[in-house]
Amino acid sequence: MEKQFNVQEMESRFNPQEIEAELYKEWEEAGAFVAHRVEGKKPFTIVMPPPNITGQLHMGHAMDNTLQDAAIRYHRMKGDPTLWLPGTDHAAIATEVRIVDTMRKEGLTKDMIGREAFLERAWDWKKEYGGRITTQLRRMGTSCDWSRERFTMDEGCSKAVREVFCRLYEKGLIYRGSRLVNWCPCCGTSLSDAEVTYEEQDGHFWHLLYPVKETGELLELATTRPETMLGDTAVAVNEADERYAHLRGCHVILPLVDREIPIICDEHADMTKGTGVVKITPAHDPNDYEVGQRHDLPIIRAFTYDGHMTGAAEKAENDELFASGKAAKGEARVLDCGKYAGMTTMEARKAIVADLEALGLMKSVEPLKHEVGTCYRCHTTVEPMVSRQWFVQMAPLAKPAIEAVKDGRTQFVPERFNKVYLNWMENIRDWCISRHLWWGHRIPAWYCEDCGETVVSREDPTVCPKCGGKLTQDEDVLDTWFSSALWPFSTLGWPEETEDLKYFYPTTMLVTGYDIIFFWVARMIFSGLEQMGDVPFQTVLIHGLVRDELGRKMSKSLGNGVDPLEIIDQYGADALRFSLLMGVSPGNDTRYSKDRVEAARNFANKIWNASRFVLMNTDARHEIDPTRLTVADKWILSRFQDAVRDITVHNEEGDFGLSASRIYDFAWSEFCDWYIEMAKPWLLGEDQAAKENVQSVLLYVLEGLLKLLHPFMPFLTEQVWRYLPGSEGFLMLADWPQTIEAYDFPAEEKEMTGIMDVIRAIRNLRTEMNVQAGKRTRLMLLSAEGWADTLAHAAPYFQRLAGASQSELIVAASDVKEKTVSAVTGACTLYIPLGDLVDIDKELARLDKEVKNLEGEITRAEGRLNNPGFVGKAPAALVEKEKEKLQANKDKLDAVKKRIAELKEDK
RNA sequence: GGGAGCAUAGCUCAGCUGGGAGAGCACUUGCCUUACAAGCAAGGGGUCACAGGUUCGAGCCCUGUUGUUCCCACCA
Repeated sequence: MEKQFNVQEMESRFNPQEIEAELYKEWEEAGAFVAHRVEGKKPFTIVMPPPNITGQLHMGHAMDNTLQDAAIRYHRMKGDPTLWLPGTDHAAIATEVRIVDTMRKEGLTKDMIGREAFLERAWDWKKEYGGRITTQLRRMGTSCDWSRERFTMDEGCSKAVREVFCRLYEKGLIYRGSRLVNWCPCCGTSLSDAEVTYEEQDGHFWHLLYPVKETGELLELATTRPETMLGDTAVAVNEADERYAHLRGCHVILPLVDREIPIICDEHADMTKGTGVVKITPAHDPNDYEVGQRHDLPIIRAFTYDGHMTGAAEKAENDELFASGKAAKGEARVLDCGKYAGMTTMEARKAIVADLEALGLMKSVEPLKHEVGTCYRCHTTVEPMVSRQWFVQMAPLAKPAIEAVKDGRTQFVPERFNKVYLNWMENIRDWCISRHLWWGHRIPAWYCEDCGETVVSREDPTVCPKCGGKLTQDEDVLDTWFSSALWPFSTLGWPEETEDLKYFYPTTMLVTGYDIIFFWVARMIFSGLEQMGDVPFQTVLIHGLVRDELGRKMSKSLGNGVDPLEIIDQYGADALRFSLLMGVSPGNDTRYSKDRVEAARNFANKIWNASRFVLMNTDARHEIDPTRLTVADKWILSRFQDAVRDITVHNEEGDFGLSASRIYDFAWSEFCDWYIEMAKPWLLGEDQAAKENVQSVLLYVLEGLLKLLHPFMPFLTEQVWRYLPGSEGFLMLADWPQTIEAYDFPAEEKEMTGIMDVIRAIRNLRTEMNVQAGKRTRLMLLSAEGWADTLAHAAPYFQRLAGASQSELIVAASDVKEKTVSAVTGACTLYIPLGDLVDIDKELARLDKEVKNLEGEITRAEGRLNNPGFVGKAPAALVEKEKEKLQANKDKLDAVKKRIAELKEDK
């Protein structure tokens, strides 16, 4: 490839805005994201959690996709056949609500335009906005395979949905029945249990009095929802409750409606609570529904599905249903609420309370805080309603799904989420899957108008197979999560036996937030096991929520959301990505903070400039000549090895936060702060061969660094890659760095540590003595045993990094003829002649302090080593290390004491 | 009512299977040293919530306490 990128073009600041879009386009157009099946090689596969078509990219997406992209890019570089499959979700309720909203602004309702026209609008909406979120994902740098992009309502996914529905129905695992379900009066549909979220609300406890027919006494009971009383069909007491023993078999006259209802005994009535008497409203309360089932009580519905009190019209319709014999088993009877009919439930509550008060049947009211179920979409209080819906029978499906996690075929990371999952799965109840909406997968069930037969079919039937009568399709659609539950295999072509399906299923990893474990993860697991006979993924990497700077959940209502796109505009995608990884641990929430993004941006700039420096000093690529390596060269190569090992391990474990920190530290503290500085003397020197050697090491480490960093900062690293001499193709497709044993140099690492200590000691002295930064000072070194050679060769480092004008090794303290300041390190005692600046008393004070430090260390180490427990039980290597440290400190102490003696003598 | 997380520097948070406490930001001091002031160097700052326990050794393991956040649950 012709070199097109010249380092002279590199500006002193990294400008992500100029390159991101272009780079992304090049990657995509070159097909770099496209997955390829390689037989015999194990693929690494992730299916992307499909964002809603109504959605805008938010920080949660940003984090989720950054993690996935990091994993994908890492595995792609490692050489695994890698598939990251993207797509979007039709989001039945969310989308429908939005469309209805926009229609309302035009003065339209669903009923006015009809189903067909509505769906047309919905598809238009999808066309218009469905692509928005994928465009936004591209700006994050997500390297997913867009050629395989799917939509939960595309043809293939729809076919999968229908197939699964039919299979489950045929197995008897899907059924239709009248049950008590959660109903959102605002969205006008049933909800699954998972879609109800409980919120604490201020309410009241109303104590009502119901007259007993047989004895005339007033029975006191309490309720938080007096408006439900119209639907009461019994009053329950506990069988063991002596207080009410005399009332067994009696009845109460339900006030306001004068209906006679029985007093029953049921375990649900808790003697210890309130008066021990509880009213039973089977049609509008989950507990009461259960009681009603046990005692075969009538179910009387008093509310309409849009949150009003029922009246004569609803009753008439209901009566007709029953008269025709078409009423389902368990169907509720409807009450004409008379004067309350048509009121909202809240209005009815007030009216009923007032009326009861007037009758003297309201004993007392007390305030009460209680948990109220609300719709997870619109936060309207959900109304438990008896309604005819479709359900998935969960017990048989949950069993294998529990086993799969228990035996580790699917593992949550961090592990603690196993428990969350298992707890939910073990207590799961049947899943209400029908939604009273139009946007979604229409339930493939038809009902015969003549004989009432139900037909569930893969192909649309024309006439009733039983009687030839006319069929009408069920009006409702499926829960949006029904289709997303199939995502890991429907997107790979199921129910067809496609090559992709055979090769990529089960997928390797799922990355998602803990907030949708129930909605989605759990349902994918049992669906995968049921339809594919295998888990949908091996690992579920769970991350937390991105909160605002105050630790609050980002939400539309609070208006505290941070738009990732704005951050990208301002700081670049790499900075945003890095800030979402570094210092974040799996499963834990994190706070967005501008400081963090700026730190990440600064890091990007640091890498940019380090690269610029290396490239400005390197015109060509040279082979590393192992015979010419300096101690600093060996040190950085060895440190690089170490970084590669750590980062690789962390990446394998999905611990990208640790990877990011590790690379940050290596790049900044070791490569930039030390190695580049140490390379300068050679780069500026005359020795051409030595220069080329340093260039080769700089390039080698820089190139490796770019590779290690690429999964986290893809744009920056890819851009720099283009400037590297001899680089070919895309960095994103380059090989992950290998560790090379020949580049492990433990001895030189030790040497360098000694040299760095000396440099720090010199810098420290100079600062303390207020030596002007530019001023060069002589340096005399009295070597400790075994360090003379190292120190002699380190002269250029002392000059370059510690302001030494020259450094000389001396053989005895007596060689120092001037007034000096001094310090003792493991490698040497060092002297800096500073003439009149030197204050001997101050020197002595400082050295005294050092003596105390060392003596403390020595005491500690000796104490440890004299402890038979430690010597006997601690690992041998540790004991050895401790001994070495003790000896080193003793040597150092000797040197310090010697220096004190010298000073005192001079004085 | 059940379960889980968190409590570490002024702030936000890391800290892998137990082996002498870390980062970023903020702060102090000195530097435009020819890659980077979005930078460099030196520095201050922590009884790792509290109390017990296990261990030669505990930020890390166990028990309890306090504070805090969250999840689940039919408490009328």
